[in-house]
Amino acid sequence: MGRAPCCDEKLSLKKGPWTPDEDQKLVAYIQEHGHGSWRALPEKAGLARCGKSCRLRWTNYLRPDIKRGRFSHEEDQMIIQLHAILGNRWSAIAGHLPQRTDNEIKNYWNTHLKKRLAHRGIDPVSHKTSSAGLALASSWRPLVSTQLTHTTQWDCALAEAEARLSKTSSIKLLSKESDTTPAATHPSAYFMRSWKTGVEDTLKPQFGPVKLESFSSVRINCSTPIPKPVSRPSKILQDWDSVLGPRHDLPNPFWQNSGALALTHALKQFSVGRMNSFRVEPAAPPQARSNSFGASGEAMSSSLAEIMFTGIDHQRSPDSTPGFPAAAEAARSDGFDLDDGVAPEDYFSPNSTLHGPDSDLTPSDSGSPCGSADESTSDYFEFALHQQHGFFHSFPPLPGGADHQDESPMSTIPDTFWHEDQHDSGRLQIHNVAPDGVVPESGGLELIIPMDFSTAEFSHQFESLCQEVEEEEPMQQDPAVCDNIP
DNA sequence: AAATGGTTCAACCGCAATCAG
DNA sequence: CCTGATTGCGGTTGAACCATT
Repeated sequence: MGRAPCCDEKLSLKKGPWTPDEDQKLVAYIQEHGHGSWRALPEKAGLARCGKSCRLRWTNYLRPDIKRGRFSHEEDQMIIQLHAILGNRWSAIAGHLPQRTDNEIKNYWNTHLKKRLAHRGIDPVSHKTSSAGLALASSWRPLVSTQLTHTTQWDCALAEAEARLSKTSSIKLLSKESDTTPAATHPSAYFMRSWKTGVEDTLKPQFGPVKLESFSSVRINCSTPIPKPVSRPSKILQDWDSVLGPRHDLPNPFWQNSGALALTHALKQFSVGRMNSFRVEPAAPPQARSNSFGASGEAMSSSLAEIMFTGIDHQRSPDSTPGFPAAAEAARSDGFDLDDGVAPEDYFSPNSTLHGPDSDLTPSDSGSPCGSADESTSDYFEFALHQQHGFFHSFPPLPGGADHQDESPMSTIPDTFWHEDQHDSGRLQIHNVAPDGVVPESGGLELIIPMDFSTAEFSHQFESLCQEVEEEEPMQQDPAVCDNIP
């Protein structure tokens, strides 16, 4: 047995525009009693309206916390950015502009912003930039990024996460069959695509299939032998910087900011070194990191650097780097020397000149796409890696029950290494794998990239999403990406 | 001044998810 | 657990307003 009908259609309820008297009655009633049941409200308030109409009038017009009047420039940009990601999910968009109603935003979009975008040569539906509008858009987009506060960007990232996880739109990423899976729309998928264009396509390592591991990660199985190490990581990184560097030629700002560079380093390590485990985490603010590592805010502690590089430098032969000729040749031509006097930690020092204008550990200018100099932003990345003679290991048990391998020498790292606030952050894991669990001396790499929007880093990808849409079709056709999707 | 066309936006409609009896 | 009310949401409508002819 259900409830009584909401509105008795036999009653002649008024429709159409509300009169000031009706408004006054509604406001007075709600201010005194709250709205309670909308169905019961009209009768109690003396209104010949249906409850639905009352609710709409209140939520869209009479509510006291509604900001009316012209939209600010910041609100304009916010709506445009959110719409690029959320589409016509007006209520979700309105959630990021608390004083605006979804109805108002929807109307504003349809009457103003849509036309403005079209005038700039941007398709208001797909947010693709036409060639005619490219110049206009390029001069406009940076403005968007720099004018949004960091908090806003973070909120945007959350909105994006929400959108990615729920959207079943036409966005097609890594899988022909997974168009509507959350994984296909997860930021890690974007990362992978960026990586493929930023690293893989540039340096031509022979990576194998890419498959979607879960909604929150992407897995790469590298079928080719793991390149043998050629040099100490710091040297290699230095060389590879000159090869890869910040990818200002790529539309995705992800590769142009410090965090991207840090991840690029990660992939360099992954490619060049024969390390078995690798971890990149957006670092906590200096204060927090100081607590967890006992190190200074910007620079990695020497003990951590020791963890990173011990066992690598002294096991490497500079002879072969199949798949990475540029780096190998660079290392050779530079007369690689194990005792070149470059301490590992120096490489990561914000004052180091070893790696050029690398801002890995240095706060960026506020004008950069990666945001402000706020110490809490993602400008800080830290690395930790470990080499164990070419055998498999994964990460030590993480607080909170992440997967682990007891045999991991990483488990010898003090518990304080794993800061409680960090294990939920985006992280990147690389380790050897084998189907039977026995990992060969070479071959079989597994790259798992679980990432979430807890990191401000991904908010910096936000702005690039529109442009990335234009890259989706080529990615979709990439056999290396598509052919091995289950 | 009237007609016409375009714009704005409050309000409505219908659908789907959620909730309550 | 089922049924139907309630709520929330996005799409659409249409009256009011404005600009142009």
